[in-house]
Amino acid sequence: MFAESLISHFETYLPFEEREKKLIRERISYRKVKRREHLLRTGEICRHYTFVVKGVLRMYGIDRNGKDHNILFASENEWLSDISSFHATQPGESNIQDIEPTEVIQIEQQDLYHLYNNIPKLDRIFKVITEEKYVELQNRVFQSISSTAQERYLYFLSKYPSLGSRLPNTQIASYLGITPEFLSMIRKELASK
Amino acid sequence: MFAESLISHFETYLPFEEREKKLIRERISYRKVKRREHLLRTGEICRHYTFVVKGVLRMYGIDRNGKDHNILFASENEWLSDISSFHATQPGESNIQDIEPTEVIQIEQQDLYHLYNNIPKLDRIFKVITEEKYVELQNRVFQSISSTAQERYLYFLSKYPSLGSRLPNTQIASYLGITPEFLSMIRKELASK
DNA sequence: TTGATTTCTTAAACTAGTTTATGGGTCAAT
DNA sequence: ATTGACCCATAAACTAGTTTAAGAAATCAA
Repeated sequence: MFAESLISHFETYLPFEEREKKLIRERISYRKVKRREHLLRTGEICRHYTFVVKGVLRMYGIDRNGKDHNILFASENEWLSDISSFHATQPGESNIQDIEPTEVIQIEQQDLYHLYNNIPKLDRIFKVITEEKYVELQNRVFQSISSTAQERYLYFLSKYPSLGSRLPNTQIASYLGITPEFLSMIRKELASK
Repeated sequence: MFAESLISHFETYLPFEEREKKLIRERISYRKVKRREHLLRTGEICRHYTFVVKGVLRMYGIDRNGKDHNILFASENEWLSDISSFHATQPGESNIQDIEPTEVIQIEQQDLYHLYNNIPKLDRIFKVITEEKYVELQNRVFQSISSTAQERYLYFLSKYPSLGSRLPNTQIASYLGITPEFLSMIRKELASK
């Protein structure tokens, strides 16, 4: 059953009792997402915490010129949400879009809060998950202020080797904060070595 | 007593009982930090979660050319730690240095874990704090891939108005990922408007 | 399996940001 | 008062990354 991939994800952090697993199964939903389908758009309230069972999603923002910029990718066993919109129940700026055909598990706000209140260890697990994600982002910020585009690209490849081949280069360029043309130059230069 | 600034910080999230406050007071320590003093250097294990009572600290990384780059500033009522080094009890890359004369409260790893186990709501509070910090960082990542240096500077000023005047421009330039010279040009251009 | 759309590449002209160097101002410590 | 360390500004030469445009290659829908 689909819920098991989520539960085994949780159990990489702490063991769960059957009673707790049952509570979780009651509060989550499963969804298939088509290529290029949006789960969230600018101005909408983010109603879910989304867990990727299979596939890849991207979260992106849109600048004042209408261009979009990839903030992050989420693939297998990763969580994704516009956290501030989700908790505030207020419209947010973020967009979430499918890249490959994807399967996700979603939890709505009230259900997640219910789970937090009935399974205290979930507070700890999400604390740890968020800390892990925070560290990743902090490394990325450090890179963005200290490294060239080529170094950022190599770091991306080393950190997410599978994404390097799964994603179109335009998506990677957007994530790195450079143009697809410049990424093309970088790749050419790296290939010639 | 110094502990009260920390406890009232926690109570902006959830109320605490006297028993819990007592547990907290027993597990924290107070420290005055001199201007330019280091709390952490590259290669050391980060032994504390640090809470700023008064003053400003910076966390920075050092690139392969030996230049340092400010990852973040922490001022009054903010937490600061090399999270991955702290939890793994392993040497990390980060440096933490004082900018102004500063007063901090610190918690060691074993004490923090003891508090987490005896005051479950602390798991929730640190989950929320980390989510808030995560959102801030995510906004900064979006800015770094979508905005010019001038826009990033204006955003920094709007977000941290007091830091704009408290910090030397060299520190701000390092945070923005530009040279002090270029920041100087930006400021000149903004002043002429 | 063909036409249509998306993706990737190349190259030239351009712009944002860096580097290096030089000089002036401020502040704390003699 | 004077030194030295630090901070800020200016300017010229330079480098990293963008823009525009055009064509080739890959992928997708019908």
